[in-house]
Amino acid sequence: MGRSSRQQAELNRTEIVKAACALFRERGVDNVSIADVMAAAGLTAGGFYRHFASKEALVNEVLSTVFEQSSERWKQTSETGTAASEDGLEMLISHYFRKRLPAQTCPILAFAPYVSHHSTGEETVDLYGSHTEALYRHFRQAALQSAATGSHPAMSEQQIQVLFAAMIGTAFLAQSVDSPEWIASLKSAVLAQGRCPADEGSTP
Amino acid sequence: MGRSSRQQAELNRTEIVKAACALFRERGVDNVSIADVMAAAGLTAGGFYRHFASKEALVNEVLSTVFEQSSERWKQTSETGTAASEDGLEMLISHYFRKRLPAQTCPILAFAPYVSHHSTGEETVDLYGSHTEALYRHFRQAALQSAATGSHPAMSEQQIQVLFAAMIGTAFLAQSVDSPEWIASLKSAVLAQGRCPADEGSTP
DNA sequence: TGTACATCAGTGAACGCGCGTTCACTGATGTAC
DNA sequence: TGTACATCAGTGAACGCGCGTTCACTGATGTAC
Repeated sequence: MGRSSRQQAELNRTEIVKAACALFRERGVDNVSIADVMAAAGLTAGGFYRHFASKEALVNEVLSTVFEQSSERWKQTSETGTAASEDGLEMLISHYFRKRLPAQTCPILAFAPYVSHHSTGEETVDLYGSHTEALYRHFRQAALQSAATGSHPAMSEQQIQVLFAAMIGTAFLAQSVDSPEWIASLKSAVLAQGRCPADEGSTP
Repeated sequence: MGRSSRQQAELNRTEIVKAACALFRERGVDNVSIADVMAAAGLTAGGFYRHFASKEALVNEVLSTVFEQSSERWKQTSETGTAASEDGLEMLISHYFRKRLPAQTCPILAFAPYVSHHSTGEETVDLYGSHTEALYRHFRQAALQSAATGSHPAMSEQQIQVLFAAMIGTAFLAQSVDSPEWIASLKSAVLAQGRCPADEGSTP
């Protein structure tokens, strides 16, 4: 096989990013090799460096891509809910807790192990942090919108922050703890708290 | 250097576990080699297998050790608080959020990346899960005790679960997101919610 | 207690493996005339 | 439009490295008499 056309090369590059998005979310950056990514894109390892300077460069591009996708998804989920006079925040949370394919793991969770032992100031760390905060702002926006349209009781900034941290924390535990009952119970607690923040809830 | 005495060998074994506890918490299991652990214990790599069958065997022993330590710590922190007519739950949370040496990273966070891509049923996964649930039960116990002694407003099971998930989620984000203001704000929200669950909080 | 021998904790080099990256090469694509 | 040449996307083997693990070896320790 000889040289591909520029058009084909660009398609291939897109395929590489797409494959990497899925694989990185599924297995984590450190458990996916360049050869894995290239094979998933239908190519061989050596050609990788015609498209990216290093694995880290790919990671950075993938980070932006998947966080952008999640951001869009969060926004649409909550806005769709609000538009239909339903609770946008509740929809966001229950959508976040839905059963996902491994390739759809939340990027906040999927990329944390890769990011967390890098030193401050690296581009990857900055990207991860700013995109994670952006997701929080969408969450907050959903909470405020839902309250403003009356489909949801008002929540304080504090309650919004706690609920966001609880949602992430629950999903984090769901990834590592193999106790379906406990996880289900945590999820439903977070959902219920999201539905009715001041409620004392039931004591089963 | 020839053979060590059995007594010395046992001391060495203890040193290996101790070194591994610190290093695994600090850098994560996958970023620490057997040679790293042995060097930190003042030994060389080859001798490792006189003490452990594999790296995984060491991980399992370390898991039990550090979770046992954390468990004890959680219990004491909340019980000490309760005994002094203070809010044991609040003390537990603020102790959890304290500045820590890297070698004291919460095991729930430190071992998650190692555990999360292993298949169900492996001993390591079971250990991690059961110990994590055990820590939750201590948290819950602290909440109930504090309420019973009147130093804390009553909390529903749901609120306890959400607060626990929020505490873990916040610590998780603190590890990866380099935004001190946001993290501090999340921590204080969780702490405030722990102090006074039904409070609407301030909107800064 | 003293001696001869077996044991085995610890050493450090080596093995096999997978990884990120490099490189000489191929041949279709792009370009210049 | 056709031809000659340069370019460069993709290949697949190789490199260097670090890892978990193995192994022949050393010599102090433990044991048997």
